[in-house]
Amino acid sequence: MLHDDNFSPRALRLREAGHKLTNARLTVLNVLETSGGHITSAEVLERVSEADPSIGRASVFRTLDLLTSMSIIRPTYFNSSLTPTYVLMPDGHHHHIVCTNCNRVIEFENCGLDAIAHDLETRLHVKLTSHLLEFYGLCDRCAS
Amino acid sequence: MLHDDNFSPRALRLREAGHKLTNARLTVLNVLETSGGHITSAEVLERVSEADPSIGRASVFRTLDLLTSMSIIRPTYFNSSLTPTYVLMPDGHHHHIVCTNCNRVIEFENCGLDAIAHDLETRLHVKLTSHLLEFYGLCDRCAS
DNA sequence: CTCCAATATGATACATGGTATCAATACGAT
DNA sequence: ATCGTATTGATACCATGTATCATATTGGAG
Repeated sequence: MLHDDNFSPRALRLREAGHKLTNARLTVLNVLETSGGHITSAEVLERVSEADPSIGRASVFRTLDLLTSMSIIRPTYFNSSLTPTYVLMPDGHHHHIVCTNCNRVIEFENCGLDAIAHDLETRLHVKLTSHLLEFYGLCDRCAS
Repeated sequence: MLHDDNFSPRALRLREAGHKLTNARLTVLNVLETSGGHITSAEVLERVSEADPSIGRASVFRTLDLLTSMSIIRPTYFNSSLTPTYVLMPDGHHHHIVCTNCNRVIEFENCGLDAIAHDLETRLHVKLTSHLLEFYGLCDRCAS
């Protein structure tokens, strides 16, 4: 079934970690990678189903869990506490500001956390691979 | 019913924002404040029910939503993506390391993000009130 | 202090999200 | 090409969170 060896770097990370590159996993990963960064599980389900209706609900959730455990994505809450929004961590990190008034999400780069991460690693003897930084407050429009 | 005017600072924040200080809200807040930082909705429900069985499910969830919208707490995912864990943001921020192997959570202070927050405020014209910083990786035990 | 309007509540029934189970299938190492 | 093992998809299930609405509580005005 899978004759295409042009796997994305993230797919290869899965294989390196000993996981099989199945159709379900590659499809979910592709949906996430083409989604633009923020996507709910309901949207993932829908888009996976469009791409390949034979893929089951369970596999989608299983893949989301797997990707989360590998820090490739990260579930986060925006409005409701009912459904998480999954955030891609392209280079092992993600940062955004959530407006507590209009719920707009503003992404930004350049978090400057490398120094902090390094300090924690030496101080606490941990090995950090990724991070998520969320600020909450008012966006430029709502701050006026 | 509420003859005790010794409200916690967070309760007063609710009143200042125009919300009524009801028994349900004060009970939920008290459970959170005495929980030690990380608590799931199921645990909140249970402990609220112990404290006052007359308080209904719905009010507990409504209060959790309200507190979240005010950045007094913040829902976060640890193991499962089924139930969030609520994290208190005592001084408007919270930081921890989640071990991706054993799921242990290590909290730390001194995030050094004030400078970054200030920079973002001037650069993006936003008004930030709080933040959550999560690192993922291996804890000291699992890193060996 | 009393009264009142507006806000919040609790009960119930409901919707939705996520999961356990398990026989059938596909991956990928050899 | 073969085979063991990881993974799948279907289903039925459970838990979490929510809409609804009649009732009750809050807190401020008078």
